[in-house]
Amino acid sequence: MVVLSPQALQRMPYYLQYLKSLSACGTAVIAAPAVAEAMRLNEVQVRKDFAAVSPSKGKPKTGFVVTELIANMEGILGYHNTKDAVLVGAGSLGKALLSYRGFQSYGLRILAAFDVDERIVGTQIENKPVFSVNKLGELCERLRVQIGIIAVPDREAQRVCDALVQSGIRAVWNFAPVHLTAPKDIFIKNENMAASLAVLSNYLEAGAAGVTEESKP
Amino acid sequence: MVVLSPQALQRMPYYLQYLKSLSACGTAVIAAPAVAEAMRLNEVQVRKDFAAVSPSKGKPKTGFVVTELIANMEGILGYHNTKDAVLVGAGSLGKALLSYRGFQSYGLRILAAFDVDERIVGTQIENKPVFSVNKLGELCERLRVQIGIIAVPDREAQRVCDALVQSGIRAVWNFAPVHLTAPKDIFIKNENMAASLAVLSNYLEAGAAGVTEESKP
DNA sequence: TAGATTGTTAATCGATTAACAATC
DNA sequence: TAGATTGTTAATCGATTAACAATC
Repeated sequence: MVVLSPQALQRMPYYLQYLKSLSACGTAVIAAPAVAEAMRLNEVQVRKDFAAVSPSKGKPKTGFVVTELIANMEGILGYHNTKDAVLVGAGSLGKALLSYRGFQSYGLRILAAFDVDERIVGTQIENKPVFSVNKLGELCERLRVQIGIIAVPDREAQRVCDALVQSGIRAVWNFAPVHLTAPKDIFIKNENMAASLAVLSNYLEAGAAGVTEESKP
Repeated sequence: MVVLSPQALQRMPYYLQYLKSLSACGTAVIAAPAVAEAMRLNEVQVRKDFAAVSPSKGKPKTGFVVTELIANMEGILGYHNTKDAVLVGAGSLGKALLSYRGFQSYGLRILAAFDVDERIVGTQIENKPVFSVNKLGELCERLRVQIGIIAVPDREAQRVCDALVQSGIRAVWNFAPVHLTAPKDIFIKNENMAASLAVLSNYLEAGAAGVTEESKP
C-alpha cells in the first residue's frame, strides 16, 4: 500500500466504474493489461495503481480479484463511511448541487444549505433545509461537519471560506473560480467548470482559427 | 503567443477573476510578481502565463495592461463568441446543469436537452426544451452544434457519445465517470465530481486514520 | 543611472512509460 | 516447463521552478 498521487486517486472512480461492470458480468479475476486495454490506459500505470491499493498482491499469470480491488478502492475513497457536508450558497449552482443525487453513492451527504437571501432562508430544497448564514458556525460545530461546499458568488467566497474554517471544517470543496487562502491543514479542492470549459473552448477556438502544427511559420 | 498547456489554460479563469476585480478597483497596470503574491502562485509561472497570452509584450518595471490581459485571456478561452451545446440526459445532474446560469458568461449556451424518459420529453426545463434522443442527430446537424454534454447514467454514456460523434459534434463534455472512446479528432473533456471527491475524501480518511508523515515506520 | 520586472535558458521535480527480473 | 503477468528499477517526458541577462 503506497501513497497515491492525486492523479492516481482521480483515476480510481474510473477503475471502479469499469470493475463494477466486470463484476456485474460475473468476472471474478482480471489482469492489469486487460483493464489497460479496455480503458485505453498504459499497462504499467494500471499495474502500479492496482498494486498501490492492494494489500494482498496480484497473482502473476492470473491478475487481481475484482471484488477485492473494488473493496480496496472504495475503502481508500471513503465510500463506505458517509461524510457530512454543508453547502453555502443556494443560488443557481447551489441548487443544482443540492438536487444532484449522485453524491450519496460517493459517501457524501449534504446536511443543509446556507444563504443570505431572506426569501429562501427557512425553505427547503430537495428536502434539505436552507438556513441563514448566521447559523453556519453553530450547526457545523454541533454536528462536527468536516466538509464545506462553497457555491457563492466570487466575491463572497473568501469570506465564506474563513467562516467555514472558523467553524471547524477540515476540507473545502470550492466551486467559485477564485483562489482561496486558508491555513495549511485545511484541504481545498477547487472545482472549476470554467477551467474545464477553458480547455474545451480552446480546442474549438484553435480548430476554428486553423491553428495546427502545420500552419506554424 | 505560445501554445498553452492544459494546466496553464485551466489557470486562466482564476487569473481572469482576479484581474477583473483589479480592473473594477481602477488598477490599470499590474506586474506578474504582484499577481503571484496575491494568488499564491509562483512568480515565474505567472510571468510565463501572461507572456503566453500577450501578443504585445509586458513592460519591464511596470508590468502588463490589465484590460489587455483580460481581453487576451477571454479571447483565448472563446468567451466572446458563444458556442452552442446540447445536453443529453435530463436527470438529476442534467437538470442541475441546465439550471446553472453561469455558463453563459463563459460563452456556452445550452440549446436543448435530450432524454429517453417519455414523461419529460416535450416539457421545458429552465426554458430549455427537452426532446427525445431520437431527435439528437437531426437537431445537431441542422444547427451545427459543436459541443455535446453527457449527463446520462454510466452504461448509456458510450452509446450517447457515439451518437453525438455521428451527429457532427466536435467536443464532448462528459460528466459520466466512464472512459469514453471516440475518434482522435473529437475532443473529450471529462468532468468527474467523483474524482474530485476522491481527492477530498482521501485527505479526510488519511487524517482520520492518523496517517501522517510522522507516523510512517 | 539604479532597480524592478520582463523574457528566456537551464535545473528540478513528479508522473508516466519502458525495461526486465521474479513468480505463479 | 513455458509463458503471461506481476512488482520494481531505470529512462523519458512535461511542467514547474530557479537563474540570469535584457530592458524600460
